[in-house]
Amino acid sequence: MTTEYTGTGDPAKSLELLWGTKNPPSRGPRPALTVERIVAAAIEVAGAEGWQALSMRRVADALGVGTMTLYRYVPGKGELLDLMMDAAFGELDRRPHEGTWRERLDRVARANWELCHRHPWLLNISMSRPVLGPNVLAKYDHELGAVDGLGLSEMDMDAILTLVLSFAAGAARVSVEQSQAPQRTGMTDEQWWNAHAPILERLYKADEYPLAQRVGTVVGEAMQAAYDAGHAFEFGLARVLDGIEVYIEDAAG
Amino acid sequence: MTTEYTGTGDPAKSLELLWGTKNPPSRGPRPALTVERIVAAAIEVAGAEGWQALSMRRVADALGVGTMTLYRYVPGKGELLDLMMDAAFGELDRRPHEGTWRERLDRVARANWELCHRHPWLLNISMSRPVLGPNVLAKYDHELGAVDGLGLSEMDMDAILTLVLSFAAGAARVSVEQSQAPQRTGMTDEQWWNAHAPILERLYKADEYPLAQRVGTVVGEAMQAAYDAGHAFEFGLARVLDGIEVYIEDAAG
DNA sequence: GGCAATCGAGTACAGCGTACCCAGTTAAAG
DNA sequence: CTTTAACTGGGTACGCTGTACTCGATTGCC
Repeated sequence: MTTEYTGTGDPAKSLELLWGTKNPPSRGPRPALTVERIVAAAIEVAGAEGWQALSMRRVADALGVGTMTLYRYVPGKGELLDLMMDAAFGELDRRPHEGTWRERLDRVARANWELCHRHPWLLNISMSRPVLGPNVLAKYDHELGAVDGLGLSEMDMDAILTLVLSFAAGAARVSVEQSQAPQRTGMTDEQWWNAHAPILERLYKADEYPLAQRVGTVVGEAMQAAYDAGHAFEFGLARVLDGIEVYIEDAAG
Repeated sequence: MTTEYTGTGDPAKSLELLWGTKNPPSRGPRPALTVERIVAAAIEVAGAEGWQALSMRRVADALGVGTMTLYRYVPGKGELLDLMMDAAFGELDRRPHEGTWRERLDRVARANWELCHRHPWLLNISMSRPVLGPNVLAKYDHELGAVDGLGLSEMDMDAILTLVLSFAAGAARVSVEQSQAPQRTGMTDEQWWNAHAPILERLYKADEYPLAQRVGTVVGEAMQAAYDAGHAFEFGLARVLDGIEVYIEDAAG
């Protein structure tokens, strides 16, 4: 269950904040806060208490200031989320690429997968169009380097990168939700299966969903063995890279 | 920007609702509503007025009943969302598969892509573990049929299907967000580019992000030509299926 | 010293999901 | 037929959200 953006914020203001295009005030009192501190506090709250606890009041409390004080620095919550995303992207390794394109893309995928696990709230944000902050741009630039020099068109480079990133995010989403499910629903995996057992049994006896039964049983057991999400990522990544390989070799040949 | 679910609902109750395991009351007045009508109204509201307008009060208004009346039929909003998802999945074509596995998976991907466009709110829901409703189960069963009979293990079948579905959802997410961006941000594409132009120009002159500039320019122009999202889906789907093909042929050979 | 700008923050409002309560309705039990 | 238990409809209220508005306090420039 999700809500959308307020949309109140002027993108020009977000950009000003992201790029620090704002000369310090000459008159009034010295600002006691900085945008950076607010963003850091917000990330802290989101990490420690979860996405649903991330409210303007909670961030203000964490900083020991009044709620409305935040609005002196940030136009609104939507913009704060944009800034958080840009800050998180700054954590990514941006050293020059090494190895083959496949090794590069593999590392890009794993880096994003890992980042989504470190900051699960990213998965709730990046659904919106990213505001072009410095780290967003640098990330894009760096990751494009993984598929540069292969003779691909710009469109192809972007499409391939988009595919890999979208896959990594999708797989991470599944993984994160799965690991959060127990505390979100307040029931363990076992309780969950017990809750579903009576109905599943009835249906399986009726043999209405034979394939789902066969596969679901095996997968269900594997899920309980904590096998699942990482496996899905590894498997999918290999397939995606294979598919890209076919394309690149065809284009070269 | 998103919020999470309340988690108040007992999954056992959701299942009762989904499978109609509830004998009609013997005493009291006849219920004026049905769960189906509530779900239909909720889908209607979500489709007509958007995800952010989907509130319990709004759904109740649409049905001409008091807000709290809904809670006689549905434990909470989270469960209502589960029911909506199951209902939407019921719209999918479930006729027997035809053609090669590749044609089948292609159709599965397109069907999901299309469904996500018809009911964009699905992308905001399915993040949570799906409650196993009849249509959820039937969808799983049917889609597994696309990769049945190829000698794949159950784990592989599930992994391949998961990959295709996760890709389709990811691509649809991008596409939907892009088409919704103008009304969400209240600015046209042109306004958006104009807002970003000064900063982008400054950065590009500094040549700090050479690749991003080169690729971004081309992609940006293509985006304005409304080329983009559908293209990314077609491109990615072909690559994903190619990758799966490599795997299937290796497994067979 | 006066003015203009800026900061911090309390108050208030509209909206949300929903717990709680009570009046009205119906069928079963006596 | 009366009583009773079960059930429905829904109003009120609580705690939460983001944030518009407004105020006094503070600071630097003229």
